[in-house]
Amino acid sequence: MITLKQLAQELNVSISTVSKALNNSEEIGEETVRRVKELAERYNYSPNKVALSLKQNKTKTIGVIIPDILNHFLAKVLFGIEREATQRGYHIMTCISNESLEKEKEALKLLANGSVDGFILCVAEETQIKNEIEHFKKTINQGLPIVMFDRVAHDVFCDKVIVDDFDVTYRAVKSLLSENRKKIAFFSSVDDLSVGKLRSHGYKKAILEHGQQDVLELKMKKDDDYQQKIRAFFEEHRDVDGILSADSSSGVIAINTALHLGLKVPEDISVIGFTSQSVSELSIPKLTTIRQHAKQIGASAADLLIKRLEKKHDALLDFKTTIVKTTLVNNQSTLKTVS
Amino acid sequence: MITLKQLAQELNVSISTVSKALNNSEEIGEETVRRVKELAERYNYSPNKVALSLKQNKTKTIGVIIPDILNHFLAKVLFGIEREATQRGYHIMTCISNESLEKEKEALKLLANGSVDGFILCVAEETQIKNEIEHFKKTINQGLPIVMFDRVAHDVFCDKVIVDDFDVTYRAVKSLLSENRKKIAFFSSVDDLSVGKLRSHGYKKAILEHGQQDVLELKMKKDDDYQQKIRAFFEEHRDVDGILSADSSSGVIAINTALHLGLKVPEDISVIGFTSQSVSELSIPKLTTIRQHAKQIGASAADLLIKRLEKKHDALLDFKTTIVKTTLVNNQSTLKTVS
DNA sequence: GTGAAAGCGCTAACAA
DNA sequence: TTGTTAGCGCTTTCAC
Repeated sequence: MITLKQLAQELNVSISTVSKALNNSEEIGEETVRRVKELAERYNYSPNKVALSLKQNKTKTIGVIIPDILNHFLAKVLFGIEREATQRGYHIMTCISNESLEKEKEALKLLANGSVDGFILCVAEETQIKNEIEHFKKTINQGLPIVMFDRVAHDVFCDKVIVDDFDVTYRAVKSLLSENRKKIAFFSSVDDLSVGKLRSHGYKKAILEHGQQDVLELKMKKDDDYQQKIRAFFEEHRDVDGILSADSSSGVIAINTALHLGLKVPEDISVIGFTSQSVSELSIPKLTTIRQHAKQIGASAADLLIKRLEKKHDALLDFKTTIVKTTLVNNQSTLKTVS
Repeated sequence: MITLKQLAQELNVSISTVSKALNNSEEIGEETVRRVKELAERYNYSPNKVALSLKQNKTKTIGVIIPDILNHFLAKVLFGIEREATQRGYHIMTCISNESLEKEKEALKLLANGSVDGFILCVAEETQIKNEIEHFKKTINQGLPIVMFDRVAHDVFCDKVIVDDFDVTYRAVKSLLSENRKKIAFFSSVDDLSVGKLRSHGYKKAILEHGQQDVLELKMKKDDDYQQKIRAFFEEHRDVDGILSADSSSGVIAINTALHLGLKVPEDISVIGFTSQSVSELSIPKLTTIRQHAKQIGASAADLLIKRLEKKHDALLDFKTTIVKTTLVNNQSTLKTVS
């Protein structure tokens, strides 16, 4: 890497002259500016980012901590964060917590030493189960703002971007009820997460309000064989005619299993799931889905963080919670257009 | 963030004394070391990463440029990179090229200014089509090593990590032939990529060697409606009894479509695909798959890069190409155990 | 219009 | 054993 010093030497001027010339300072003579710029161009000079960071005490880098990058929803959020950040001149440093509290703490500590200006994160499963929040508070106290998305810690004061999980699940189940479904089950492998709980509550509320059936939940663990669990469930509950799947894959598996058992979808049974377009197209009929607009969640989170980072020092912004509205996409695994 | 200077002031010693004490230098008195460490502990001191980077002229950060983070394979490689890097004390800065040459160039330039010590990347689709390599060479000439994985530019001298795409496809098709399949088709939506071409060649070689049928390829574009294309294909070629799917989703869709059309899988038709476990479980029967060990690809790439970054200055390492062996996983969409 | 010098936080060679 | 100093690459204030 070429430095200002080298350019200065070669041009027989001082370092500060070169610096000013490159930064279009008024002070420097036209001719000098021309010479400097020409040489800089030739050597492909670009100011050393690390030196700039040290000098200006900010890195223009955002630390992103996500629990699981193989989760399509989280990957999509990351995509949204990256795009927004890049557009606004920021880089992202990504750490994966693997749903572990320990790794989450470590990532926070490892990056909170000048490497990044702030964090965007989705709380790890273990952290939510143990309800730990000290590490977040400590980081914020160090002067590093945090934006949480999707799974958030309510007792931490920071910006948040969430989805209307409770509400949309409630509406989706209502929609199934209005198809005259009599026995609607709830499938979930995310019951330990804040969002999983919200979805479960939304389901229960709709069912209980309606008052014609009991709640019927199939809860699975990450390592379970979903096909087998779902099949067993269907065999035990032969009269189920509606499914609300709270995770990203059990909806598609539910359709395939139902078909396999000789049911017609959606004539005999309706299925709605939380998933992405690509996965929703892996069954025939395609899964009717609740779209979470993951990219937009990422973009909003990045926007909130960058706004806070670039705020004028006097104006302390209030913490904001942005709710990104979901959309019900009507594919073919339900009878009527949900909305 | 607390600095050495502040600690020094509070302890009434010099900055270098504090520095040395914290770095366990022999020079400093026991008592002083104790006092320094205690205060550092209390203030939660951690050396400023940016200052260290500037001083030591290395950032312990790896730039990762991937074409598409929503591609499950690539996400998994990224996961492998992140894990290996973290374990060895490196951070990763992730940029997404979106399959665009322009964005790839920009990412390279944006990070090659001291932000990272080297790159791990998967060549963008557009770059492969246009066969551009100057930006890679330039980066390497600037002293920043590159490791390429999966899709590589052959004419760039650097470390590479690839999969035996040609070979494994050849063997997979052979395996279908040994099931006595008479008309085996090749489905691909990755035909513009180097890996897609290798897979296609592997298929063709096996078919042509066998000599009993013509090659039969269904090529799709990213934005196509795969279900529709595949269904049309089946309707046109009613006698197809084997499918080799070269991308991550058409295999599952092929199974579902075949079932939908009344075929039995695998009795009437066998299907093998390149995909991940989670996707392979989205059909009944589950898709027989070629596992690419994406995590290991990522780990190998990180290992190669870090080795190069940390090599002693005298020993210039030769460029290595690591081939990560695929595995054929026998699920239920083929008749016999493939191997 | 140009240059010298300080300083961001740190390490390390050298001095005391 | 401890402190002084220089220097990593840059910007910026202040002198000339």
